[in-house]
Amino acid sequence: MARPPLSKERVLRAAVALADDIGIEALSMRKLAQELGVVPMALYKHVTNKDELLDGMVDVIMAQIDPPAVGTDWKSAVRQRILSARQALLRHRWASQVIESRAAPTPAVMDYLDSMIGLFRTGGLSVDLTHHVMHAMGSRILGFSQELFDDSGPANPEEQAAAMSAMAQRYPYITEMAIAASHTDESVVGSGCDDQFEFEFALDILLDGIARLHRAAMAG
Amino acid sequence: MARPPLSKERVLRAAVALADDIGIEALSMRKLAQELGVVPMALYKHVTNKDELLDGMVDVIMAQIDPPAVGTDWKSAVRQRILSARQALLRHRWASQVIESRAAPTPAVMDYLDSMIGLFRTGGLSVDLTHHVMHAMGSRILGFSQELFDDSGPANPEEQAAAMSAMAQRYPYITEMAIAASHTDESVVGSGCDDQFEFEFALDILLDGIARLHRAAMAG
DNA sequence: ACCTGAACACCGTTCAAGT
DNA sequence: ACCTGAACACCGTTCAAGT
Repeated sequence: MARPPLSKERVLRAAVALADDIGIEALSMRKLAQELGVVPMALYKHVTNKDELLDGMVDVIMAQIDPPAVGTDWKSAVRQRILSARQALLRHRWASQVIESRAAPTPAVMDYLDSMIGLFRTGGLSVDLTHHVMHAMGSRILGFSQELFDDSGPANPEEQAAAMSAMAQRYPYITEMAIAASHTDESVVGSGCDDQFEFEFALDILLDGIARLHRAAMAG
Repeated sequence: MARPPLSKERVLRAAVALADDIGIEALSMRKLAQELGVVPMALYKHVTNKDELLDGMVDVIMAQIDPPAVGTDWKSAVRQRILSARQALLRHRWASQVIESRAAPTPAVMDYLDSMIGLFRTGGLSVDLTHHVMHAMGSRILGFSQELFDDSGPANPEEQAAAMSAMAQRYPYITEMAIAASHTDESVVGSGCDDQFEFEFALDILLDGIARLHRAAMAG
């Protein structure tokens, strides 16, 4: 019966499996501990609290998404990657909900968004168009809503500058887009994007596409 | 200090206000009771449990959506209605999450979907195209995911027939679409729609729209 | 130093005792 | 018949007592 020693990885894998089994709303620290044959407090050696557990579970799921294809046009690369993400999220139906419920996006989610933006940018799309497109993707296409950024924290300027350059290192495309958006926008405060505009942009792509298909159906 | 007597409506309005204030995850029956100056068990006279409270809160929000415009083309009518729904959901940021978390869509949500489908159908779009379009709307555009139907319950045939005709009375457009989808589909079981197809349909409208805008930007 | 049982401050909801 | 306090079966997490 001697179980392998507890590790963060084993805790996270068990949590993912348990959430698949009993649903995310029924997942509790106590039940997870029981599943691992361990006293509840033992979990706190590997995750500082339940929020960190949920973050870790998200990262397990994100790791299942295939890396972007190389040597294809942007459209197929984006298409493949999104369909791969979809498979990962379908395997764990609670995943989208948990991703959206996190206070801040996890690094793995940031990586996914950054590399997705990178596919459009290296494909030649402008920063602005890419920005709109990322919004337009919406939660159904991207697998989760991209309204993940808090942009509320008014930390001191030094901290902010340090955070920004760390950010630029790690997530170059997200940073590029954030800078472009904040320059474009009149208001200096806030996330620097006009969400109403973004919403209507997505809506109109869809409505125009639908109208086009409708006309084609009438003509055919 | 004499508060007006408790009623379902007053309970629901207080719950909506409290959720706006403290967030949906912090909303509890006990806190809601305290807010209303009432013992926790008093709430159970007006809602049978917390799930029914959440359903009721959803209906309060749905009631804030403007009815469809009359005498305009389908495209503007759809556009206006969606933007109105967006305003209602933005006023209560927890609303989308709660709508998606419900086991079954509430009648008010069904009404919204049915009248949205009605706008496309009376605008002349085919049942099939309308079906794809509703899927394509995605949660960002529609305000919440439309994957709301359980389609698991294999009730007895009589019950099912009775449920179907009640459904057709109340939600004519939803019913029409459901019937068309189940005829089109090879597999008789299940919801009768190929979700992978629907996902790719939405994805391709978006990608084609993006490619078109990109070409226009290059040419201009 | 590490581990863990008991305890604390919460939940939603049942149930029996009070009016 | 109605109302409600206490109780039950849960939570996540703190903390002090045990090794």
